[in-house]
Amino acid sequence: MFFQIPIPPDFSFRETLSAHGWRQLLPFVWHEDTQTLERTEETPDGSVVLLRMRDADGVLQVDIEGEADEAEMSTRIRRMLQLDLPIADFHAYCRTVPHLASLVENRQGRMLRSPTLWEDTVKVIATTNTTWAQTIAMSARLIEQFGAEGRGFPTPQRIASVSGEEFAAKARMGYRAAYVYKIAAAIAEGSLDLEALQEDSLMASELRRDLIALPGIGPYGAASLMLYLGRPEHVNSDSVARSQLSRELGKPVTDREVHTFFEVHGQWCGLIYTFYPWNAK
DNA sequence: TTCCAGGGGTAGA
DNA sequence: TCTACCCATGGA
Repeated sequence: MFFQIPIPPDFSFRETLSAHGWRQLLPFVWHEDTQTLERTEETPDGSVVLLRMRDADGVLQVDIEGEADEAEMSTRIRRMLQLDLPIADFHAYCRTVPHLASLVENRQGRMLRSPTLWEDTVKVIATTNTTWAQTIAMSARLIEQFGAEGRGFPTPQRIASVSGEEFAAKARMGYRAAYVYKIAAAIAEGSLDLEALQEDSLMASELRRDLIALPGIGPYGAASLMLYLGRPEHVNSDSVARSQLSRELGKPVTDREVHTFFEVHGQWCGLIYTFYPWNAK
């Protein structure tokens, strides 16, 4: 099946995918040679389809291998690429700051996401206190061991259907396995509606509170997830942020100093950090 | 062996 | 609010 999705003029496919490492995590596969993003998706009936997306002169060309509902897949793709994110205000702000004009020119401000907050949450947990290589490996194992046909990202229900011990042994996520399992079990039993946290009616402070309440999600994780949810008011300060700012200032910096450096950008802190033009001044 | 990586939970001050 | 300590895993 082929179809096209119109893209906003302030959207850049390449910049959205380059914003962070998500495209390197299965079930995403990025093909540099053809500039195509692949993604395996589980359909409501439990089968899997392969999505291929590329920017074809201002429209998103989508190719789906397998039987799928176009409207459903289109909705998932819009979430993945943040096509509905209103970033005009962000760009307007960047225009007022001389060294941030390049963000507007480059059409930066969107970040690749998963189709569900659940998947983004698991992957954020998989980035904490570990190497990026291990994050890649953890994502791959989750899919191989618990995904639909070993190719889709596992549903919380699938993870909750095995024991915590079995999940930990197969996922090999270290102590993070218990966090992921707890979240999966809570969703599966209905005591946690994670996807509901995406609703715009939720105050940012409430969202942050609810995210930090999740096991395995602390200040860094909550800031990261809020960034993906279009609430970029916190810097997802991690070792990468600290080392970059450390180079900038020529001295070691604390978490607090990273926040202080970016807090002048107010509600846009997280995005400014993500796309900060370190080498262009 | 020891250290530690895109932090978080907990206890104690 | 801040610090110290521990945490499974696997590569260096």
